[in-house]
Amino acid sequence: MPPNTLSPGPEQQCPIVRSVARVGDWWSILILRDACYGLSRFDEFQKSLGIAPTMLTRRLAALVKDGLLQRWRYSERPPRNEYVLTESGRDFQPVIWSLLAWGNKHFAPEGESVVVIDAETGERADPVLVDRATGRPLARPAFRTAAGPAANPRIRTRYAQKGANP
Amino acid sequence: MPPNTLSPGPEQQCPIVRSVARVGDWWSILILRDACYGLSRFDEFQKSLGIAPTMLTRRLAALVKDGLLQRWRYSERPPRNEYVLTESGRDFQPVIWSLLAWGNKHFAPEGESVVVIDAETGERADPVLVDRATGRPLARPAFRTAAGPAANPRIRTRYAQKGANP
DNA sequence: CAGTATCCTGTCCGATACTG
DNA sequence: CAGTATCGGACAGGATACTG
Repeated sequence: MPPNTLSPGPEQQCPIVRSVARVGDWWSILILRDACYGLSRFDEFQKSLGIAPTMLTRRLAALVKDGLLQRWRYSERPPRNEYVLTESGRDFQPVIWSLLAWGNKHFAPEGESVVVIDAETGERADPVLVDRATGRPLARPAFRTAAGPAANPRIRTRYAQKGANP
Repeated sequence: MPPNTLSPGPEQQCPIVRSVARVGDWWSILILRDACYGLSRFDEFQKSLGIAPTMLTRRLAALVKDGLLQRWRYSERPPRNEYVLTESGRDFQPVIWSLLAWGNKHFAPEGESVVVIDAETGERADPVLVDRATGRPLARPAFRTAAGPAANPRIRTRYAQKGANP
């Protein structure tokens, strides 16, 4: 992570930067992937990821600190914790599935090894990002990114030049 | 990036791992964000990101090598390149917007500074991931991740234990 | 302007060893 | 089993200087 990208203060930042600041590394995304799947115990993550225990401790602590996972002590003696998704952690699932769809489309020449299915029927789902109100697929050039109501001058300038709207 | 996670060979991997292998770092995601917005020249990226030129060279080269950006020489003397999105690069836009929506929802207490809008009307869009065929929002527990047709034994085992479907 | 070359520092990350 | 402590190497990433 570039050290000075977040300074001076997160309130000046683009929401993508804020997101990436929390999950902008390999391990965090993969841990969240596994947590979304249902893993919660230290050794489950370790086995699934092949991660060094020391690194797993660090990344879990970071995810807990950022509020994506919650540490839950389910046994006092011996001390046992599990790491469960918070609301913001669960809301990361669409990002995971977007990454999944993107990987399946472009980096899986031999076919799809992991898919999203309807949990009832088992039928394949095809993830697509749409506008909630109209159901129209979000894609350029019909849609674009723009400064929002809470944009600071820096953000406003960044998104001002190209085809600004009233 | 964990060095041994990709070995031995990408054909054994989960599609999320393949995706993250290409964009699993800060700078790549931010460069793609800017490229999706329309930036294409070296100094545009540099100014926008505040990235060191040497690092920008490295990341651009990696993105070109992975086929997300294409280097396009638009002037011979002086030599000038621009970096434009390939099809797979353009298809990364939904991931960006998913990250945007997630950041706006959870890490923007003061309001949304960047939003997706209809390029024609300027109206705000609310990104949500749905199933293309039915339009149903993709969320657990109605939907879940499962092994796909091209799954190898390792993947199949991983997704076998919890509530497998026929 | 659009980069490349070189150097240096921080830290990511794994290996190993240890504890309740 | 569920971690913590410590060490060391590799590399991410910034600073500076240089080139066409």
